[in-house]
Amino acid sequence: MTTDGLSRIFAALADPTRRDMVARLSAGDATVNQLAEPYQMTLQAVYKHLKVLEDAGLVSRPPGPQPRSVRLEMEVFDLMDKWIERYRRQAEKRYRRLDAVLARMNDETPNDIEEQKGTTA
Amino acid sequence: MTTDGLSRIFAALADPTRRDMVARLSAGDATVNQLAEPYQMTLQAVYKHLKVLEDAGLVSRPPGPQPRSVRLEMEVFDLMDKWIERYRRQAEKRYRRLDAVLARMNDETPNDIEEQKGTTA
DNA sequence: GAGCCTGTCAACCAGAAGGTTGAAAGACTC
DNA sequence: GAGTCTTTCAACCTTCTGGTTGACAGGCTC
Repeated sequence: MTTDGLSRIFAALADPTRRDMVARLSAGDATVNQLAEPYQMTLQAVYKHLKVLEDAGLVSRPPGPQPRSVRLEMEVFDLMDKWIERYRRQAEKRYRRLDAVLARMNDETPNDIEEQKGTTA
Repeated sequence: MTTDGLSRIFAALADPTRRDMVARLSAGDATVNQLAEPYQMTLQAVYKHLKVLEDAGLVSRPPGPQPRSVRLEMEVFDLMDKWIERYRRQAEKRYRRLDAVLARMNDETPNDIEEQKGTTA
């Protein structure tokens, strides 16, 4: 089950059509018909994609007159960013530490290998 | 078809198990058995997940002695980051422009509204 | 109110995804 | 070289997904 937020977000963006919708919505709100226009698929299919994006929080549909608009929501990008940055930073830190260890190993005699104990999980 | 890179990446990260693997690998390389240990699933299933991550470029399996290690690859994070930032920035720019228009429209209000741009987290 | 466009819902279908079991090939240890 | 551990392949099952068609409700305009 893709019940948690990030799963829904990543799953929503895994589809090229939906990524394209996001890309186009970043340039401005659009009606469903405008959104659907470039794609070779039924309007119902577009609605389904829209629902996926909406459930993921990537898009909202503010109430209004009949040709309702679709709007990109940006908070979700922050969520993704936080997730990515967290692990990227952690991995980078780890690599820097490893580099330091390797540099020290090169400098000194090769039998200081026990220093690895801190870097290998 | 999830043939392009970003689709594969997002699809790979849409699964909580795989995100958890990425999270744990960011702390250090691991063998498949170590990776599999916390999960209630067969080793074959873990290999399948690993293959998805590998095909997405999120993970590599450098050659070596038999309990081969799994390593997190970070270039992919840059790709995602670029995608996210691109549309986020575009949408932000658009909102700022919209704010400016709105501010001009009700010209009664002074342009204190511009201060809002610093408060958007 | 009739008609038309917009927006939804439900049923269905084909294919992909996540998981299982079973078998088998490689690599390491003794 | 026998035995064990690691890795992979193939078949199968079930659920999810992306798409279709068809029907139908909500609003707008005449």
